[in-house]
Amino acid sequence: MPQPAGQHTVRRHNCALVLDAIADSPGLSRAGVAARTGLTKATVSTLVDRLAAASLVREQGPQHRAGPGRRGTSLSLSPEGPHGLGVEIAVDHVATCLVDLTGEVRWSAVSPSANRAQPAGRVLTRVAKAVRTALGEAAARDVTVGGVGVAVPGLVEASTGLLRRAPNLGWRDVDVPAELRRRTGLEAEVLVGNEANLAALAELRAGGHDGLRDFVHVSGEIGIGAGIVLDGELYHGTRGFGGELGHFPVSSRGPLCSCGARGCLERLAGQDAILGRAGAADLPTLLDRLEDGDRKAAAAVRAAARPLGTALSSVLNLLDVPAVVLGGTYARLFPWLGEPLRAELTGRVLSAPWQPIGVLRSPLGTEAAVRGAATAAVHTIVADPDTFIADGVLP
Amino acid sequence: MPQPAGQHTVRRHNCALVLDAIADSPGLSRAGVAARTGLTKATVSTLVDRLAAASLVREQGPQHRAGPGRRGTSLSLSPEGPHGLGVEIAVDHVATCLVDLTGEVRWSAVSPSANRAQPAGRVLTRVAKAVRTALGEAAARDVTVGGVGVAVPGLVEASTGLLRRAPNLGWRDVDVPAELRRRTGLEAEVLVGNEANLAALAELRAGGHDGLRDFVHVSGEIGIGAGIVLDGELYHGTRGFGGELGHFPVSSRGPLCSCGARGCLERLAGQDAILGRAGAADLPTLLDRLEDGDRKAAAAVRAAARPLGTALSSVLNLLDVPAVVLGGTYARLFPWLGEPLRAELTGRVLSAPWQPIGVLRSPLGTEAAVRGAATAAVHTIVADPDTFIADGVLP
DNA sequence: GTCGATAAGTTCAGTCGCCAAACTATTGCG
DNA sequence: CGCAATAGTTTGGCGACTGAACTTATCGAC
Repeated sequence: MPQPAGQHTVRRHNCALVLDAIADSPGLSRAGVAARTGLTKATVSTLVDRLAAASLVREQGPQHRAGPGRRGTSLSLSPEGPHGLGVEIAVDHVATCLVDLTGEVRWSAVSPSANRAQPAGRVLTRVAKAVRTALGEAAARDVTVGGVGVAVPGLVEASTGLLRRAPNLGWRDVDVPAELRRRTGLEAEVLVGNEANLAALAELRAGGHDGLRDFVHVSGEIGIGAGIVLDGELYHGTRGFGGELGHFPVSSRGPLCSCGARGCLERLAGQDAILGRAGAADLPTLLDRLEDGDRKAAAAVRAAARPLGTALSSVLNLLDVPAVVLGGTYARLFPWLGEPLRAELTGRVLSAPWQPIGVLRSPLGTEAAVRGAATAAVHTIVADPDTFIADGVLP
Repeated sequence: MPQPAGQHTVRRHNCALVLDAIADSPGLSRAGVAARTGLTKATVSTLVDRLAAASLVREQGPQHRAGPGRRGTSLSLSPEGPHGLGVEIAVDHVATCLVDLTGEVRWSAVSPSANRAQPAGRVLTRVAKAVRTALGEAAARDVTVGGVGVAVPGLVEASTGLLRRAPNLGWRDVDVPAELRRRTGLEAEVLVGNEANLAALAELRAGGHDGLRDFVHVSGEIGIGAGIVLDGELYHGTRGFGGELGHFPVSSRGPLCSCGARGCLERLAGQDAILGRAGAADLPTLLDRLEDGDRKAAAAVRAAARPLGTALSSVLNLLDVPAVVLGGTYARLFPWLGEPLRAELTGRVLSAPWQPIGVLRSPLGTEAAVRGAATAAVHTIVADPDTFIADGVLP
């Protein structure tokens, strides 16, 4: 239901506006923020003081600039501010990390853990231990943890936070936040998200694709996961199940898939399909051969570009998104996959003739999902600092 | 760029909130609006007075209710308020209509016009004439025209309002609003949109699908157009080209399409494909045969459900949207198409097992697009009445 | 019929956040 | 040293919402 607005709403909005400006160009002065946001210097001063009191913003020495006039004090997101704690529950490991407000990773850890087909309770106990370690690390650095994000390989229902299905883990209807809170005594917010979606979020905030606010992130791993970013926000659909791309039907008579259909993208352009066609045992082998100029290997990668391009062109036509970011395995295959894919897309996307399509490589490695989870946690603070301050300081 | 907020922002927000509450349940009293929105009675009174002064809201006699206490005055959207003027430029006709704030059609007209492959200028002169007629009609009814919406069969660039491509008209890069304003001396806002997208918008606001805020609207006509509604808003993509579904690749070896690819949805599930497979010359013939229980005709419709289901399941998996609304030709074929399509979708959408998918029939006829255009025009007023009042009354 | 209970709507002082403008502080340059 | 330019603070005022008291209207019971 829509909420009524009052003066507090105004302050909330402007507080976020100011913090966003500072996050966007660190080193800005109060006057600079005022010029950029359209607020007056007086208002900016008040709001910056508030943000600094909550240690979200840090004042640094005076700016360096030529010409006359007093120097402004540089403002930037405080590295001592609240941190985000990211957790990834994967099939074969549990990863954790701490990021500061700027999105910088300040600490991270990975512990191997055979989670496939384990009871959820046992795995979550292990996860809780990893979380406690991370919390200890945060305490040692004397920073508070402002929020926790958990990336899981499955369908997460947005309204409840329930993990509805996780085929690779064999889980159903697990309330990850509640379980985790119960096992750790955690007080901060815990949010859960699909691993591929959170990886896309990491790409948005830390991928370095300057100004790119709309794209589809595709990460080829065992399956094919996708995350859709629209207008600088992760799109996750009515219930949170958005972005499923792996079972896109690209061929009416392809191999049978575990989902029951034929010709799913996953079966035709997934890692296993490429390895199989190239006759390589694993990814390192394939990469070695590609580096050596092996024709068969290159052909196998090019062959994957076709179904991938077919599926992605549909997505691009549907959503009118101007770019695709390739992550996971695809990022490593980028030198061989990028061009064929671009060609495929250019031929199929209706707006391509006058609006070229970006095919970009993800600079983030396999840690994209954890990072996305942690970033999502801090982002709730950065996106609405005033609420965070009001909730965290007064009561 | 994000805008700073001030008191005026608060009023704008709350003004819209109040009007929305009234639009949502006509007959509400000031006290009722207060209870519903969370604002105080005092605030609601002030805002309602403002809205009534601009004749957006009308006071009607006292409410009827049992029990003691003073009766409230019923409030509803004023039918004498500003109207929206909708225009549809189709291949073989130009349609216009006037709708009031409630979305009710108050007047409409269609004039046949062979627009295919005509120079844009000549067609627009004809369109301008139709618009002037509509403006005259509005003047005769003593209502102002608050905005004009134009539906066109092509790709419209959102940032500029330019019609980039209209294959069926043979147009390229036409500035419809400017041309129309020049030919009519119109002062109101003119917005342009893709015909399928606007039809989806009409479905949202006037389709009577109570509370449905997320769906994909598919209208089978000569081509196949789609409109995506997310969270009660039309989604049109980064540049406005979103919702293209006609060239979804559903078969690797289907018939060649004009777009250069093979197996496009349009070729496999479009009206012509169905008619061809049924051996019917036109739609009325097909419908007659279906009514008579003709097996071949029914089989032809069922055959179209497969590719349509394949494409739509991809869309539903990608966007996590819970419902599909069938319009245009598909609405008329609904009794024969609905069930097979539902079955197809239920089998392919990942969340279907625990979240049933709605397959709904559009109650709007071929006039959905004009209506959507007109509705879009009034909606800019209803969505932000305060700005409309400030812009329209003071200067 | 009158009175009390109940609900709708209005009035008014109070609060809060933003704004404009004046003011102080700092720096380079002639 | 004084002036111009820029950063940041102080202050009075304004607009929009709130809460509470007040007025208006209606029913039902005695």
